[in-house]
Amino acid sequence: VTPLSLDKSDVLRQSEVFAGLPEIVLRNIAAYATVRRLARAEMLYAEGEDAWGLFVIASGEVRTVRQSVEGREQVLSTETRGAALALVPVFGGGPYFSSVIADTPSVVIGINRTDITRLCEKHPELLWNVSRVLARKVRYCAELIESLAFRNVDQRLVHHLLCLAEQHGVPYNGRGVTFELTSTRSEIASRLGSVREVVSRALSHLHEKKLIELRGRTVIIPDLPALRGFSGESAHVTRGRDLSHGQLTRNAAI
Amino acid sequence: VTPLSLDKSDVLRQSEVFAGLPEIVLRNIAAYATVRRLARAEMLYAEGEDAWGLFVIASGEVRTVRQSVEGREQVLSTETRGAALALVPVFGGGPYFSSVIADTPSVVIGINRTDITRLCEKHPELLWNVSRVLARKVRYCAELIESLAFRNVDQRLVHHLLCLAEQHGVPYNGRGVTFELTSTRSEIASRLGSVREVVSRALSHLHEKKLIELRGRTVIIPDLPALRGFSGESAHVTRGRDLSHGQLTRNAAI
DNA sequence: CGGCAAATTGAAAAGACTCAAAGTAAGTGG
DNA sequence: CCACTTACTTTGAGTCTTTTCAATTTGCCG
Repeated sequence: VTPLSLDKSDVLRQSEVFAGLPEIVLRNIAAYATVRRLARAEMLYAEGEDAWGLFVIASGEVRTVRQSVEGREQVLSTETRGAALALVPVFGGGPYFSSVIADTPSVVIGINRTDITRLCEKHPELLWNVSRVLARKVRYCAELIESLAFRNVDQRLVHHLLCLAEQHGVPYNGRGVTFELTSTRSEIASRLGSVREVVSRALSHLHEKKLIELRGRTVIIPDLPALRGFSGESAHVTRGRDLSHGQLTRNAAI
Repeated sequence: VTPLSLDKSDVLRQSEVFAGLPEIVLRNIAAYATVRRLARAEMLYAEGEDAWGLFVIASGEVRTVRQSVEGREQVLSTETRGAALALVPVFGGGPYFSSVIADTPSVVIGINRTDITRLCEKHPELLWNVSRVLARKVRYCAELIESLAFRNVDQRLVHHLLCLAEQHGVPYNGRGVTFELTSTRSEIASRLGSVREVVSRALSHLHEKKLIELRGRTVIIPDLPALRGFSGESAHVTRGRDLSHGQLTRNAAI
């Protein structure tokens, strides 16, 4: 899976932040970029450490997480080939704001903080990419916040299953989908902001309601639209409805 | 409160994204920037609408929110003079990702999407600011996520009170602080991802535990360190501790 | 087969949400 | 100045969700 030889400039060319830079520049960056190989469950960096620079994933899959004092873990995102890590401390200042742990054996290439700064000064198109990527991260975070604030675990689980179906699913019987569930209940739980037992029960609920079928590691969603209906997804709220604190804004929204 | 005359370039000069641009450029932007006055509870834009451009707050206070289908509201942030709104859709694409509602009568100045693009091309230092601001938003969001995932309402309330104390508090009896609570229970609740009754009870709990004192709208925190102790704040977790799903990463973290 | 991590299930308790009722506070108009 | 309205707050009771702990059970791998 992990290639032994690695074309660094190739990785950069296909990455979300370095895409679009001239070939010579890519090669140049590649020349002083460092390579780090991570075993499964190895940590690239930890929340609170001083930020050395940023990383681009060459291969594998990593998760960015925050952990509570009691030892619970909340997954913020899962990143794969081409993704950039640690943009936040590099461009916003401060230490790393999350920890990064490899979900599979992974290879990342690292670029020093000062090198990045120099590069951006020389190539403003890089900053466009950075802004775009950061903006999307904000949007993604906002969705996670909404999810945690408004939806119960069952609904969050459905949302997660639907995401997996979209990424790895293959059609099944017309309106259905099927895919492999590679993660454990605990791993799912930390994505949903819950604990393994609750996820286990939630899967049972969905099974009882005939919304999913479980055969070992494979999940079958017999009726995709039906499952979507259950997730409580925000079909966009129309403007002007009174949705605020008590009577406060009655008649006041445009 | 809201000045009738408004020096737009003055606002821009002191804003988080336009700060540092040459005076002539600021004046130039100001020339084609539009002005919009908002009454309390008026909406600047709604989640899901097409993004027209970005806004800079000249005066007043607004909140950015997401709302659920059932009508609950989750506040993502509160922004004041100098803050930029709608960076996410402008730089990341897509529609507005949150709604913006005025908490007090406010004035915002708006800059068209295409104008922004042109400006950034001409003045890359603008993109540095944008990246910095977006990066900080991500960090802030991550903190909110952690809060929602790990802490109960009482702890989130304490966190919020501590933030208010930091912003508006005046010293009280040595280790204490006092400040005015301007928002209603409902407003606080939507910041915490809860409902008014629960906030009301949470305040009572804190009062019973002698951690706070309420006199009308003024809050007294007699012992700041004691309250801090209650909030379950993440004193940074040290690297290498086993905090993950069951036994999965035992011995594997660096 | 044994050993072990993962998953399930039950039962109890804590936390959060909802609804309903009653209390408080500030502002308005007589 | 008082009664009245209106918005906001508090409190109680019932219910649902989520967490926690403990006890099994499942499934995998050597």
